[in-house]
Amino acid sequence: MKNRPLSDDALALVARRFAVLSEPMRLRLLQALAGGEKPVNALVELTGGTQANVSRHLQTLTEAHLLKRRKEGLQVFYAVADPSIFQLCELVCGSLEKRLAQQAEAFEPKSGR
Amino acid sequence: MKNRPLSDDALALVARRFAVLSEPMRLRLLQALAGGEKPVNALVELTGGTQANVSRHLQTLTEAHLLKRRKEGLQVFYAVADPSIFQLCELVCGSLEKRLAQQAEAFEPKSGR
DNA sequence: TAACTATATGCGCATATACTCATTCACTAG
DNA sequence: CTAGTGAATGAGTATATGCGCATATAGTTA
Repeated sequence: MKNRPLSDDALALVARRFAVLSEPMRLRLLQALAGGEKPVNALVELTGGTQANVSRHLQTLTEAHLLKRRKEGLQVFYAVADPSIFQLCELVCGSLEKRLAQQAEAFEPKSGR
Repeated sequence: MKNRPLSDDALALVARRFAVLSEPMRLRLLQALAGGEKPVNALVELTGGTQANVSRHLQTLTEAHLLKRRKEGLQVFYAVADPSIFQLCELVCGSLEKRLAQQAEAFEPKSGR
């Protein structure tokens, strides 16, 4: 009863989610937030990006509902709002590892013919 | 033993995979191929795209190792090479549905306070 | 009030990429 | 060989977006 062809609108939403996850810096930020809520300055340090750039990417992630924002005095704390992104990354990593392992096999005469 | 911070290279690969999935037309093609191998002309019809554009997107998907190509006479058949993409899409769809349902809730006075 | 700090944002540049049109390539049939 | 068909590709254009720089905003402290 599932997996019927998605509507154009739905397709656009899915595509947008993937687009948000398609920048290394944003993945780095998500990774940095895997351990829990952190303020912007900590994220700037952890990722090595500029403050302006980090701030923009955090905005993108927040607008996509992947992060949530909490202000506390001067600082702004960000945290992962949608844990499913970690499952996504794991799936992709698994798929990539599998492929790379297969490609590596082609160069190792181990049990090859 | 998993989920250590990914290297920059790994991060770039993951980001690239997401980028490949971030175009509605490519998602449409994957959806069209969910039922099995199809020739290019069928995909052009199913997606409503131009032949040139469909061909380019098929190339992108193939280079990303998500599709495989098989030539037979004049026609070229494409098929999904990495089924994990469907799990990815399901995860994203689930996450989006959940969010949209929550947002809809805010407008329905059903069991709200 | 002014000074200081943490974030956010406006602007411009550079690059990436999706799209169309025309052409070319690969293959088959006559 | 030539003609015809399905698919790929080169060129050009338009749009999107990542980045850095400078500045603006919000909040704190004096």
